[in-house]
Amino acid sequence: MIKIDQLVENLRRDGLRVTNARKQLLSALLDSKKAYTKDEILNQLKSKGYDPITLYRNLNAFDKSGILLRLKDEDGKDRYLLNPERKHYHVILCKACKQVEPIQSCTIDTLEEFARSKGFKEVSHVLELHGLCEDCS
Amino acid sequence: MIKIDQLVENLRRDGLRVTNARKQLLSALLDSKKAYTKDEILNQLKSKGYDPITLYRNLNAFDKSGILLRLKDEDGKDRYLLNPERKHYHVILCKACKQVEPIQSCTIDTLEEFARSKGFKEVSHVLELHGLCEDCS
DNA sequence: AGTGTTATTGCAATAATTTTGCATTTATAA
DNA sequence: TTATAAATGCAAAATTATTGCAATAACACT
Repeated sequence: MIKIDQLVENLRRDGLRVTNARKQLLSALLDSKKAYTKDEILNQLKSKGYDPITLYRNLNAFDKSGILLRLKDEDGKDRYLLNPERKHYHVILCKACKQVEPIQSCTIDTLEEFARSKGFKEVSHVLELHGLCEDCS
Repeated sequence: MIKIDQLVENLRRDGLRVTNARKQLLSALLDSKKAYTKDEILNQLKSKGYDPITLYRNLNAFDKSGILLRLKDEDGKDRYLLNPERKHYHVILCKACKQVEPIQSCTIDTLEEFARSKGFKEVSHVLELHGLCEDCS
């Protein structure tokens, strides 16, 4: 169980200030197994008068520092997910409910099989390596 | 070596009409090892009076049909790449020159190693599985 | 605790991008 | 060759991302 205090500690470690807006954002994402879009998060927070631009900036800041993951949903929308352990970026995303399941390391050939063993259907995947090629480095 | 005729054949197979605009787009992407953004493609084509909206719609149509791949660059921009073989989606993208290197199947643990063996530095990766979870299917 | 420094917020305004509507043109099948 | 349905190209609308800046709040240092 991840506690808000841990996350706040992560902020500090990254030189980010612990503000109300940020604690609210972290709380909104806490304990959820789903990956939310910016709008979904805003809906959850706007009753408290949360400013959309602040959300936009904090999502970017958190993504940059690695506090959260930015998943690319198939519809092109970004979905955000807390990443308290700063683990590698291996997840299964449900196309419908946007629930997320973490993946431990295993072979690519068995990855989709693993997803199916978790009860997932219509499984597909995206793998991208990013780096600097020989000429550019 | 991929020929334009092959690609045109792919269009037909997907029930897409073979128009001038589409042949020009395919030619622009042909024989390139790089993944281009929409704007880069447009720059290449606009001397011929290519319409940006047509480009937008054809990139979407081609992506949907699987004729090309849409890579998510780290800066958030989409980059497009011909995918004539309709292979699975395993590539290495150079952060600087946007050159793309295809990957054959191998274990995840050795993927980054593979990229390095190709001369890539500062290698990172993104792996996402998409599917329908048990509750949703 | 009080204070100076600097990041962050919240508002408005701007910029960039994506998406739609529609008349015209073009590809394709009969 | 003609009917039809899809695609184009233009403009316009809708959405989304980004910036500027004054006010505020967090934090390091007395």
